[in-house]
Amino acid sequence: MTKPSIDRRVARTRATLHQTLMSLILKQGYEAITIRDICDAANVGRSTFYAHYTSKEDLMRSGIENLRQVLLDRQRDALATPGDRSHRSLGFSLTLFEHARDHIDLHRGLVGGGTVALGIIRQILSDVVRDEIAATGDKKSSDAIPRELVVQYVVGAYMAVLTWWLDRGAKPPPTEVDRMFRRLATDGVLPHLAEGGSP
Amino acid sequence: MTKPSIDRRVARTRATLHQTLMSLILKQGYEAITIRDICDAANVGRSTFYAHYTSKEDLMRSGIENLRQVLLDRQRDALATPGDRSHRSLGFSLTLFEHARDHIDLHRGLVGGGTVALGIIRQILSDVVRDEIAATGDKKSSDAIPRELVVQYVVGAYMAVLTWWLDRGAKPPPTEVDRMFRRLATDGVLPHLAEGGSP
Amino acid sequence: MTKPSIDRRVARTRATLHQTLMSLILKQGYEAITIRDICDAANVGRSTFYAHYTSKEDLMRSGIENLRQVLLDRQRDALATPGDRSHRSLGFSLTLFEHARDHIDLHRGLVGGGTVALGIIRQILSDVVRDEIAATGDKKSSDAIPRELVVQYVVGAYMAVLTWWLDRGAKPPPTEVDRMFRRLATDGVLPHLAEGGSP
Amino acid sequence: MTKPSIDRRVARTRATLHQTLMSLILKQGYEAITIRDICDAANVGRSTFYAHYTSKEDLMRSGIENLRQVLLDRQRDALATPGDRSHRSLGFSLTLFEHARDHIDLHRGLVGGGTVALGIIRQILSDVVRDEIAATGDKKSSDAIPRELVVQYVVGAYMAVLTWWLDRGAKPPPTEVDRMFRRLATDGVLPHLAEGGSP
DNA sequence: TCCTAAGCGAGACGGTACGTCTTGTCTTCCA
DNA sequence: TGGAAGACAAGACGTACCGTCTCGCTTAGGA
Repeated sequence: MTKPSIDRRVARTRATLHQTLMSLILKQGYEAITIRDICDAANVGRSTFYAHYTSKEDLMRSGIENLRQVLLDRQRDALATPGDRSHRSLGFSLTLFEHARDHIDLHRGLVGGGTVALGIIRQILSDVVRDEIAATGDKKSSDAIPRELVVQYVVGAYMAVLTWWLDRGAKPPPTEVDRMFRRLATDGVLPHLAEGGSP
Repeated sequence: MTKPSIDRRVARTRATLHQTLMSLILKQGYEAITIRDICDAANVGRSTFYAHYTSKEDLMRSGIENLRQVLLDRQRDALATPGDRSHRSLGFSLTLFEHARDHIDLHRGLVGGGTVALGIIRQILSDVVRDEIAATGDKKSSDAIPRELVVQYVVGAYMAVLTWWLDRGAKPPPTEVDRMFRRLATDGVLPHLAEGGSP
Repeated sequence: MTKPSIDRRVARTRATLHQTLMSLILKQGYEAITIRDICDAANVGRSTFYAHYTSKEDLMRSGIENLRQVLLDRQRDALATPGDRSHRSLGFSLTLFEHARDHIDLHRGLVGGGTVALGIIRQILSDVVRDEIAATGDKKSSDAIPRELVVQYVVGAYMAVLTWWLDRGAKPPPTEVDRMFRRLATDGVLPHLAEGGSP
Repeated sequence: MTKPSIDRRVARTRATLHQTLMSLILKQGYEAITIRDICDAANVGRSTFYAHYTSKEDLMRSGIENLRQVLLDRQRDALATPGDRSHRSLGFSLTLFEHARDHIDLHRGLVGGGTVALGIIRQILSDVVRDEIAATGDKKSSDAIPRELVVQYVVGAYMAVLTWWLDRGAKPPPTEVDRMFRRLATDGVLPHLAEGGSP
């Protein structure tokens, strides 16, 4: 068989494309990148690109899968650890805030102006949250709120906060913004809408 | 003065373009629409389009401003009516759910695949929520959660729920999905994440 | 009746357009001028332009008719003056060279890059030369060379020399270049092609 | 090397474009042709056109270069052949008249209405004549008539005669009109202006 | 060691949207 | 009522990017 070394070649090409995409995101932001840009920067023929991926989004998606792994790992750890459930909930929040701070330029390239890239992250996050609910809540979500609605609610709120935080320069530290997000998610937003919240 | 009748001509052209855009959204979805499509369908020269708008988004934005008016009116009414504050909160929710149901095809054309159109609605909604907070909360958002973060949280969550609801065919009636959204927003999501919620 | 004053208005508009055209030729050259340019510079509506002329060329042509008059006058004078015929021949040559030098910027604007404007002058010149031949030659051009061919030959040669002269900055004085042109026309070009001319 | 086959593809595309241009000239005349027309007729993408040529004129110019070769070849032959110099002069004349008659539709498409195409031929012809003068005349053009002026004179006269001849249907045979042109060029026009030619 | 199939670069190609430009017509107002 | 203003349809322009394709070169396994 001719596979092994060919696979190695293929893997190398793909890795190059991923790295190039990331570095271009830092420079121009995701939306502004052209497939030609990627190929030129990676010293790769255009036909080669299309031999591996069908589009820029395809490349992006496959490159960002490791983020999903980071989140799932963290979640598994949390579930395996005994302790208060409410402390374990929404576990992805701090993890992702910290990941974003650690790769701040990358994340800002993703949220800047664009929306396609956000969609990819959003989808990963949805999977994670869906898993969490499935793992913790064994009833059919109390009071007949469909589980998926809850998932969308949480992810939508989180993505919005994350985007806002990055756009503002990620000024409050991850732990701080994580605390705020969790507060809103657990206590509800009412106390923050009207000053005279419930006692 | 030469204005009035010219204004009338101009107004007619613009109205035609808006209507054409809307009908095309129903057919193809916002993202798939080309400026050429609009001009052809509206029997308008391409140069005429650019004489009035700088882009498809520009046309969209100017056409959707009346949605802002609907929301602001409803909000003003609510504030002027005496009653329990918590019932007045998040007043846009039901209004927009109903608007979406009434113009279901239009809204589905907007959320389908696309993100630009959503951005426009999101921005309008942000303004509305920001106003609501400014009107009701006179303290600097309790516990130092920046107001803008709350705005983004609420709007992000709402947009996600709205999108999900439309994608699913707007099955539960507006009042129902509105109730669910408000429940999550006011009570927090915790009870719906873990089964062991409040008694 | 309101005619006279209207006529005066019309004449004024036409004069304005002519002057504007000429001044634009100086600035940009004939070819580069747009009908919009003319209207803007003349403070005239586009529809007004089309009410008077059908095209830029139409305006040009009607404005340049006075050049024809200059040439015809000079020719009439020459024919009325007794003297050697060969001195009278090609009488337009010096006249036009001098006219070109006197309105050097205008003429350069006409020949620069373009060909349409040249066509107009060429046609006027053809008429003049045709008249000259008709006046002097009463036989059917000796040896059966069609008169019109001679006309085209002379005008073609002259226009080429004129253009070249203007492109080179009209350096030799009109009398000098006139002398050269007449020499070539009367003696033939052979002595200037091969050094060993006929004995 | 990867060149040969690519060159072959490129050459084929360019040849197609040239042929298409020529056939369109027959149908519509040069000026009326649009780049879109060419691409449509040639089954070629507009971008492909621009990958090879910058404009219609560019395509024309490169396609007409072979005409230059025809003329230069003929000239070289003439210079290499011993014989009377005056018979060799203006050698391009008959060659081009015959070429025009052989490709009558093409040439009429070129001179009809247009001027840009004529400019291209004019330039080629100028080069040829300039070469001829440089080859035969080794003195600084007798009597200080600048060589370039002679070139312009001859080419201008010739182009005018050629255009007139084609517009009239190329009725006299090439040899005949060639004879007339040479007569005017060598003997001068005077005998044909005044009826009583020199005794 | 050579052979053969693949991965690969290079880039030509058809297609299509873009935003700009100019033209000539048509409608409306004003003096 | 005729001239001025300018909105409009039409469509060419040159640019950009896309996704497909056809080439040969390179290269590394199996014969």
